[in-house]
Amino acid sequence: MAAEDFRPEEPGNRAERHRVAPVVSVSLVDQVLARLEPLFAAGAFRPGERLNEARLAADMQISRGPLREAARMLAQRGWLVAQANRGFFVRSFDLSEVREIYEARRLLETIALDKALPALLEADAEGLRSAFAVIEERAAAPDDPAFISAIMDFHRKICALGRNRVLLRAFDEAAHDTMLMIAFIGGVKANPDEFVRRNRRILDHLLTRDAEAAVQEIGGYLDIGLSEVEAFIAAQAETAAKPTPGESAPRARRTAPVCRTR
Amino acid sequence: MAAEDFRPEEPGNRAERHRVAPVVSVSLVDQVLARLEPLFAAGAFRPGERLNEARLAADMQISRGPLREAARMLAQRGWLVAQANRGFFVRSFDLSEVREIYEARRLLETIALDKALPALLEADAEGLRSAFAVIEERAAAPDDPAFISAIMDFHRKICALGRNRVLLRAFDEAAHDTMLMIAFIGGVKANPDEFVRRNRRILDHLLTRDAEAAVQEIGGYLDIGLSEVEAFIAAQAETAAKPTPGESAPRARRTAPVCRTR
DNA sequence: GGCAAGCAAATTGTTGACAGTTTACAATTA
DNA sequence: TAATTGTAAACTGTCAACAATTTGCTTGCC
Repeated sequence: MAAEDFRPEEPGNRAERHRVAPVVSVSLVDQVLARLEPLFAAGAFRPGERLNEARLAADMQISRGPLREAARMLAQRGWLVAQANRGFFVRSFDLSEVREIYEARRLLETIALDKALPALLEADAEGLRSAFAVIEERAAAPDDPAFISAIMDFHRKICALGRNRVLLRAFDEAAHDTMLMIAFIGGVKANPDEFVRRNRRILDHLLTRDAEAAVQEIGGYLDIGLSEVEAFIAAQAETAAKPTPGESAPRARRTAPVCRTR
Repeated sequence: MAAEDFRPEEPGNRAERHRVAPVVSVSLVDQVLARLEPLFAAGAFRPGERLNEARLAADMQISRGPLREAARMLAQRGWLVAQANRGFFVRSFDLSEVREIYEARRLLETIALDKALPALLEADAEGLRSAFAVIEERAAAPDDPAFISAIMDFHRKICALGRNRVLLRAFDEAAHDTMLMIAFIGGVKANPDEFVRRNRRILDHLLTRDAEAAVQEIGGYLDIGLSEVEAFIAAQAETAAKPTPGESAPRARRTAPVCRTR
């Protein structure tokens, strides 16, 4: 091997060809959020439940400071409700809120469609196709929250067509609220294939630039979820008078410790 | 005075006639938020500015814990941006974001109008009238942030007609963003009477249930603000190459201490 | 038995201190 | 002079302890 092979390179060259990925240090707050979100999606928290700072922090093996900061963020996001001197409680939904959430999702997607569909770019169309493909994949395990999550991602892409971050953010909130509601009611009971079929029809209408048909189909898709949640809440309101025995029994839920970065 | 006057009253009676307002203990986090918001509205923070936790906490005479929790909430709200190991920075707006915010405001108000105006209740009409009256009052001091705030409240009432909390929340975010932008550019330069006139026309159209005209007028009103912000950002981008001398000089801003409740 | 007062335990609110990282600047080298 | 390295100050991230409040239970009273 010739000695020249090891001569120093000209400055600035290596940095461009072999750029090293930055070392990231994730704060405990971010780690707590990243752990809490799947817990919410999996239904680990019941609506109205108070979350015990000391116990959660002990389970995650961190102090209460970062946990409280994360809780404040979730409160601002609407998942938790803060009560003075009583801590954070998991939010709950009444019938009117549920309807408003679904109405908002419908309107936000409609706005985005009306604005963007006439001039849909091929890149966007491809994004929609691949997002729908993920739905089809995950339909194999429809009870996994990842299935609902894939559907939400597909509709998020629809809303993102409108290229308006304020409205997309509103959609995100409504979508997260929806996932929380679904977690509360213990998952969607409807036939998963029905969801896949309807969303395929939505995709088809989008690809043929038929905004009106797409909006119609989106409304139909949303009505399935809405009526299911409505039915659950109505049934719950009925049995509210005669509470199920054992309901108040404290569940022994444990949270795995947060993995420290240092 | 007859002795009977001092006989114990039947229970529940006094409570109804002389109900004493509850003693509330406001957490430091809430107090910090209540203090920071007007500071933002008054332009005390510049876009991109880092907020110094230790100094802010010392000024308010509290520890950094509650301050950080409040900062997390403002970050979730979008006013601050958190950077790992570097703290919280005041958000800034680029041209595309400004346009999206104004577009969102227009669309959200339009949606609410289309839904609610055909069956506008008299109570709602009265609320709109009184909200507009506040605008007229505050027009006497158009440089006070309270003037802009009154206009925002009027438009918030319009959006609230839609009776959809998800969309109203999105409006609130957009409105707060707008106030932040206006604070950044140092207040609105346009003729305040123009704002009053245009909003009076909006009110008139609402009261006559003319949704189309109201939407048209709202668009016109928003365009005034938008073009002003656009012009400012464009001008700023031009002078970005030759930064104003003294721009980086640290300003000695002080924050009055938070009033403790105990 | 019902009810209020009074405690003790549990829980949240707040703080000050320390550890780790970033930033600014001086010293050094090519 | 310009780039790089070393170093100290400033600042953020996290923690553990303390203060204040709430909650649950027990006691005593009518």
